[in-house]
Amino acid sequence: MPYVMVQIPKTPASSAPRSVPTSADVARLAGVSRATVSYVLNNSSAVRISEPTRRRVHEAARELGYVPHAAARSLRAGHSRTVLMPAPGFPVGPLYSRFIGELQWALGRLDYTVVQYGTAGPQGDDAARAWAELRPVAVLVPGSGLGPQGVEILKRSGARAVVTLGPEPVDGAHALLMDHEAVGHRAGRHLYDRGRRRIGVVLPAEPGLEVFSAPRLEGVRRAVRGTDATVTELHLAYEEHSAARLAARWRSLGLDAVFAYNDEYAMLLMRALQDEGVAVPAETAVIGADDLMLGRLLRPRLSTVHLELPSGRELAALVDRAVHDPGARPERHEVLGATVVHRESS
Amino acid sequence: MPYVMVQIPKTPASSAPRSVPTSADVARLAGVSRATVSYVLNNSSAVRISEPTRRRVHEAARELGYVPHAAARSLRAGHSRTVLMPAPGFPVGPLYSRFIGELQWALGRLDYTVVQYGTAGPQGDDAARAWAELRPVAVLVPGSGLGPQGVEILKRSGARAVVTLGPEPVDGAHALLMDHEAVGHRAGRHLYDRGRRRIGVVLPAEPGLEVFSAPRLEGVRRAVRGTDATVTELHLAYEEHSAARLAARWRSLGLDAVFAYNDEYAMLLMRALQDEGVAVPAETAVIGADDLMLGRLLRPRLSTVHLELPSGRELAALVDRAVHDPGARPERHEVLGATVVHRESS
DNA sequence: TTGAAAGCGATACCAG
DNA sequence: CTGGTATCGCTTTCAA
Repeated sequence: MPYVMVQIPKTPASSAPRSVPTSADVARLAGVSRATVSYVLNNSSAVRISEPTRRRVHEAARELGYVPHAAARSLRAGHSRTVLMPAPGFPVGPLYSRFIGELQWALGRLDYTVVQYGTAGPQGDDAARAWAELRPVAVLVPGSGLGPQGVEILKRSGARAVVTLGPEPVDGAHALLMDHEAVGHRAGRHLYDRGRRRIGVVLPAEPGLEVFSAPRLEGVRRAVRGTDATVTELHLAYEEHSAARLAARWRSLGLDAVFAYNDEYAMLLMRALQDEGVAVPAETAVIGADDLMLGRLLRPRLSTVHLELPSGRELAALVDRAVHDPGARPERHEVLGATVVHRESS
Repeated sequence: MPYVMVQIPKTPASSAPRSVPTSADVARLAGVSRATVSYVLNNSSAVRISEPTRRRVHEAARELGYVPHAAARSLRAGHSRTVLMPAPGFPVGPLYSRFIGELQWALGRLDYTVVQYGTAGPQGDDAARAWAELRPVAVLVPGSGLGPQGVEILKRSGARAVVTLGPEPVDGAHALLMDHEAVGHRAGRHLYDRGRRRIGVVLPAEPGLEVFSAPRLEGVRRAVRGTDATVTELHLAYEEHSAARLAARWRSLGLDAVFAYNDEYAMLLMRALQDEGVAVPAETAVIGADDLMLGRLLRPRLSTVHLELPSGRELAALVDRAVHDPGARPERHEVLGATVVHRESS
């Protein structure tokens, strides 16, 4: 005896938070199959659908507020076009901000979706595993938080390109080398050339900045190696108190120059020195880095090391190339142009 | 005649990118079923697995470098713990940077994954649709790019909480109201109270900042409405040239005070005025906003409007509450504390 | 031109 | 305690 199967809806058809519409719902409403819905909504060129059908499908999709499910899509497709980068864990300057923005835009043009993954708990390889769960097609890692292990994890999880953006290359990954050591070297050299011999180097007390400050210090050291000049580490927190304390013992340090990590710390320190009656540059030369606007506005105008970051377009192109040819040898690019801008403070 | 089917690997088994290991691979290697793998790796308490089996599974997972596939997982589960926020499209200041960082950390503590979605192409409702594809459990939207339509799209796609962070509430979404109008009002009021009557208001020429600058201007207007004071719009790009040009015609403007949008524009303008010989505050009072460090370092010290952003923890708690009770009435919170810090420039 | 059906990878029932 | 198996939403052959 034949039974009539009656479809019992799982959720009350009335109102309330109805469940999320799927392509099956669209198909039902349009009176076509799910396949057809897919063809229509993806503008599939492999198959031709009649105009009336197309309209009915679009209509139905709009009516239901249908939005495709990215997870299902990429699960089926076997890949996504997501480029993942960890979100920076500390306040970043305008330089880096602009760089990220450009990059997102450029990758967007190439039809990638950029996602910054919130850096909360995991560190090192655990972080890499967390990123790998999203199966990004490419991963872009600033700083030096990723080791060869992490790269391996990402690649085994299907990442076709891993690009690091930091002081030194990581095995297996493309590297955009930002040679902060060179920044220090330029600054140190500049001060030495201007006749300074007792050089202080500011190291921010704030955590997370060692990645940059340590190589910058080392660069200054190298610049004066084998000369009679000395290098003194100065720890400075980004607060007026800290700067005032440092300035108070300035004369006892006997320094005639200081590389202040960046323009912001330079501004802080310079102000404290001036308040203490230390003449800049006569008594102590000051140089910063990053070439921020504020350096030009200070009096005396702040000498600085101008940094040239890679353009977003270039990086996007590198990523795209790497994605297309995952087997290629890792590229290695020196991307941090560092040049001294000599103004009045040194 | 019987044929022997030979499994031909799609990729050379030698080295090179072998395909991504799945839980089935782990199961095979450990000699158990996929179900068991799932139980073990998720520490499922609903079922007890023998210790030797657990070890074999873990061992196999480690050996293969297995990383679960987030898309498959959330597809099956029917939900994710992703909190999505659009990445800011323009360089953001340290205030906002720190806020984002805190928020990520706080949401991480609550076991959410925060993802900043790269703002490239789509605008308005299209952007909302793009976000909805990821089926985030919550969406956090700064600025005013989201309308009621967008909120509806997100909710229909399963977002249990939509929170806007901007000047005014949006129907259907929780709102963290940042009343930039009040910032302008405080500044305007302060200048008026100090006896100033011809007040200039700087509007950044840079695009994307109107969201903040327009209400700030309006706030100044309201502060002096019904008095004899006047308000003059001043357009200023963040470059020395632009500031110099403005300063050159300063005296012809006949202003005795200026609210400079924020501390950075204030610094730029103040320097230009001083170079032009305009005495601050005697001839023209200057006030900024954001209470950045640099204001304290300028001479005269810069008066400013101190902004108090919501703490990351509070916002995270709001999100969590909203996720647990999606039906609740949208909350509305005033979160931008604005107080004048009077220093020397006004 | 359209539809039926096979999976993508992981999970959670229900049997054994 | 462990193993089949149906299922999530979508794409894509293959047949009709």
